[in-house]
Amino acid sequence: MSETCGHHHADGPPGAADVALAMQAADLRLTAEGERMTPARLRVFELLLAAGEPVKAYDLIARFGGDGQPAKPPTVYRALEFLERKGLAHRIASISAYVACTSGSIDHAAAFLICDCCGATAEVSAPVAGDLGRAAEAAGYVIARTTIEAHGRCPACQ
Amino acid sequence: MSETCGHHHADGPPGAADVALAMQAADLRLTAEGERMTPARLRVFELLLAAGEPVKAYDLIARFGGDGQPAKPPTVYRALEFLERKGLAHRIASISAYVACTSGSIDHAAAFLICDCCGATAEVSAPVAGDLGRAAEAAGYVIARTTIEAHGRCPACQ
DNA sequence: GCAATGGTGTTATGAGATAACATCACGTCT
DNA sequence: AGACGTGATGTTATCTCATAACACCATTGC
Ligand SMILES: [Zn+2]
Ligand SMILES: [Zn+2]
Ligand SMILES: [Zn+2]
Ligand SMILES: [Zn+2]
Repeated sequence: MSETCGHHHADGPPGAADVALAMQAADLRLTAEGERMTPARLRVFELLLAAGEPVKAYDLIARFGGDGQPAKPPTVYRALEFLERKGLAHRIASISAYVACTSGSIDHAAAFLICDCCGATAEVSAPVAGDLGRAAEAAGYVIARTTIEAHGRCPACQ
Repeated sequence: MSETCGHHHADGPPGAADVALAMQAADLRLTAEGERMTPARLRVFELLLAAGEPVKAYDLIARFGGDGQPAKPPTVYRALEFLERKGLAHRIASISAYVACTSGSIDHAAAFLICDCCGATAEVSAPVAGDLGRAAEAAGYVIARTTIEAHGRCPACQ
């Protein structure tokens, strides 16, 4: 953990060691699956991990080159698409932002609690078979993916 | 109802009579509340009702002037904001589109079932106190509004 | 080698949304 | 009526978000 003081920071940005560890783990896993964890993809994943909260695509574009050189939009959007496809990141549609996945399980449906005050988010496991699933079944829909995002105030901002 | 043939059309576009009725009802209700249901707002609401499915903002802009004269973007976006604030329409974030509310109750949280094949949507009442509510409570979040959108195939497209 | 596949670099453009400011319509107070 | 405050509109310009299209490069399998 990267705590440097006593009180609790909910989902604050992880330290460099945590980021490196997560990057390495993702690299190993995807390589084992025959996927190519290229520098651009790894870099975007690193930026998402380091942020520890949702990041706008154009912020990633701006930060991509550490020395201030921005990336071209397709570079980052392609990496984001890959990361999302592989379950390493999620797009949060209601704020048009992207966040690194904090769930251990791969290939999962995610739901988010988003603080409108400070921007903190918490990823929770999506209730695939919950109320929404029952409503879908009743309407005859077959669900492939869900976008579940709850906005409000985090514990620290109430 | 506006059925003209025997078999079922799920949530198809309503007839002119239905649209006029919904417009009048909304006008009466909002006027009684002291709100101003202006021509621009009524026109955007009419377009949403007539479509019977999610519509992109720029499609509304294009259709706004019946004779082919488009509206200026702020005209439509302002109307959409008003309609959403008053519970007459919803934004569907995952597809950046807007849809007329089909729920009778005002001031409600909505969830949507969206067919990725034909674009049909079904509005269902959002399970505010369901799994998501429990997850939020456990994480200490206080929820103000939710974005719940399930994508898949409607009964007709399976 | 050579083709097939998938990733990258680059340019340009499309699609979605809002800022800013002037003007107008309406209710209210005097 | 006249003055004022408030909220809605018109208009211009701009900003943010995302992708199309095409050339080039790397890796793999034949
Ligand atoms: Zn996740
Ligand atoms: Zn907060
Ligand atoms: Zn509704
Ligand atoms: Zn369908």
